[in-house]
Amino acid sequence: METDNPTLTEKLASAIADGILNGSLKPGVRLDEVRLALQHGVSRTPVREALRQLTASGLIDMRPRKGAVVSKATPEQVESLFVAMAEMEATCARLAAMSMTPVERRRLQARHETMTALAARGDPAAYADANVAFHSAIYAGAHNAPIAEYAMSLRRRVGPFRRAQFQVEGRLTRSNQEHDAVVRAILAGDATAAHAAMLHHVSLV
Amino acid sequence: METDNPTLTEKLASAIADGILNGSLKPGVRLDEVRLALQHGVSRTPVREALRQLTASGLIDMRPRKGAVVSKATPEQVESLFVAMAEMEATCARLAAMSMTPVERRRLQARHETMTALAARGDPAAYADANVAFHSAIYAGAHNAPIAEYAMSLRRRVGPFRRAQFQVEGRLTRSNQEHDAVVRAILAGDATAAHAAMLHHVSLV
DNA sequence: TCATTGAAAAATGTATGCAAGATCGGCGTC
DNA sequence: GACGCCGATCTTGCATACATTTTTCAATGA
Repeated sequence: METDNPTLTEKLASAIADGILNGSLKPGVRLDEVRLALQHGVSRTPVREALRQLTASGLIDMRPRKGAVVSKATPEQVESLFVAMAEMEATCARLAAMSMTPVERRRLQARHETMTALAARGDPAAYADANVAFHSAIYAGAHNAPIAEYAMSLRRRVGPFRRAQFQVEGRLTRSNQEHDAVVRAILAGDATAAHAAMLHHVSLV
Repeated sequence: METDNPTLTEKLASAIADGILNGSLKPGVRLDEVRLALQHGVSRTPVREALRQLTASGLIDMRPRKGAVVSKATPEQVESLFVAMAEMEATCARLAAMSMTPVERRRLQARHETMTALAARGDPAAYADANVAFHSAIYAGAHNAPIAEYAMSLRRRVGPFRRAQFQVEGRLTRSNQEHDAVVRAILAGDATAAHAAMLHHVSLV
């Protein structure tokens, strides 16, 4: 009857993850099981399972008998996260340069050209959206599920610690120039250059 | 009274993970909740939580209402795992070349020299143990917790699909030679060379 | 013989109850 | 006034019970 194929646990995991990512659940906030249960109108069981799942993904810290809190990182840990993301993005670019299909390469180039137009027009919102898609396309182009997934999960995890970045004047144009270097290296199949260009691009953030 | 600081759920997760890693639970095997519960003398609740946790770590696949199975990978997926591990190891080597402390570098060199002796003596068992420690030292030397943890988790995940590899005649010596290249690059602080050497070393497996 | 169907059996999903730690406030002591 | 001790309360960990779904399997009919 019901079309609730997704399990309660999974819906909860998504809901809580969304809350963390959109900032309504800030790092360090305590995640009380009964509160979450009442709030979502379910029992504690699916809440607990969702929390366990999120724990393994790094979004949440759970300590035995001490409850769960939204992962709160020291500045050093945040720095590590950003470094890790940069390395993963660079690795994806490296792999993409080696294994993207001709179709994927053409699409990447098209995407890039669209973004060049957006940058010229000065549309930060549209550029930000396109930017996510651009990087996702490179993850996919790596043709390696574990690495692509990990890169994506890192990107999500750094979200809460990220400030608005395309606001800075001139950032759009510079970002686009860096993309240009990445795209050229990937299209040329130059793995080393793609790695370096992406690392440079992402390390600035 | 009990000194069971580790929670039942955690002990179960460890036990099941061990079962998978040491081969007694083969890829594709179904993980029946009540069976596991009876087997360990607990109720289904902690079993379910342990399974969820393992799911997020990739060791297990759970599909809603269809139960959990030990992750079974197609040859392509196994290939992806090995590629991913190689890339992560190479990244760790790169970072290690840049950020290892002098003490860590000295220890790495000492470790390597010990292994050279083991290889010369032809002691595969001892070499294999030392090998794990060697790679772990490089993970740690990357000074980046997320990447080190992911590298380690990948190493564990490929375990079930790995054959005994130090049995092949001459593999010990060659492995040690490759290590030598890695160590030299790291000690010299040559990030690019360390990346390349490690990638070459791990890609052969 | 084989496909179909439908009820029984089994497995997963969710809720509730109970026990053991952890947290917090009050109290006494120094 | 500060510190430490002790019990009430709250929270988590686990078990059990119930609900819903999936699977099994045998009976039935073509």
